[in-house]
Amino acid sequence: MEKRRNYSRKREAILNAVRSTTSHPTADWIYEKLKPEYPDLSLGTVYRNLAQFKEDGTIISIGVVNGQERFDGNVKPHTHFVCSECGCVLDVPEEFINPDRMAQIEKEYHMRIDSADLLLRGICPDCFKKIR
Amino acid sequence: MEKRRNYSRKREAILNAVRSTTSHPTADWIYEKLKPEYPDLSLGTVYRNLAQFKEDGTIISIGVVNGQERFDGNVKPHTHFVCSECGCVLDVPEEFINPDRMAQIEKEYHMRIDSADLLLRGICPDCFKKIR
DNA sequence: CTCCGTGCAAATACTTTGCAAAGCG
DNA sequence: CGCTTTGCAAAGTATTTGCACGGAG
Repeated sequence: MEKRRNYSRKREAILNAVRSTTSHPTADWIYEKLKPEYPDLSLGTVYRNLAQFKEDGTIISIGVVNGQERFDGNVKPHTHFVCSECGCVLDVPEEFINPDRMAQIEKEYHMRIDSADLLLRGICPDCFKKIR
Repeated sequence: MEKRRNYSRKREAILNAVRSTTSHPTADWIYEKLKPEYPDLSLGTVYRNLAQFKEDGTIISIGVVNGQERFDGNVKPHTHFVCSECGCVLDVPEEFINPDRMAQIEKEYHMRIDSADLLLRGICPDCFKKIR
């Protein structure tokens, strides 16, 4: 049932690009970043490969921020913070969710929980400094 | 600095529509629901008013699910669950976040946290039953 | 040789916006 | 009357897709 997958230099570059940053990039950010080295890269390819990686679980999607989907090469569960001032997305290396509690919920509601993402919103340290 | 706001029957209807359901509706859902009673309602108006309510804090946005933004008239912090099978959005009336812990983080990182939303993903009770 | 991967451009799918007319206070 | 709200349609934006060709196995 699995689809055969050939090697592709561009696909590799896209994955590396996502993994090389903690900025939680958008598809376009990756496209722009790789464009110099791969002048014939197309945005469609970036989208197609990101979708594939997401499906494979190689990367995750943080969700849509200001109309653009943001990705993360760090698959380990962690909390994200979105600044309502500058729109940046930061990692918060804190564990909030209790796995036991989650298992309890699954049983109680007769459902399956695959992931639990905590999203914080507010003013990031940089903007916080500037404002006051 | 506050903007004057006139009364509008349609605005009221839109707010009631969001509040009348726990389905976490999309803009289009609201539009379709009100269309029979307000035949000259326009989708633009729905979008404009939802944006306004969101800004006022009268409603909240759950985020974008499958390309569409979903709203919630229940402003009280609570957890949401998105089914990856049918795309439905459910409420999970559980409190996971510890406010003290949150305050601690704010101080530690020198930032301001305005909201903390937990989003679960998995298979909802209905789909869970059907699948097995 | 047989599929997979890609560029390119066209097509989608939501959402936003400009403008003139209608409505509230 | 002055400012707000709205319908309508056009514009915008991010993302997806069809197709023909180059590339990996």
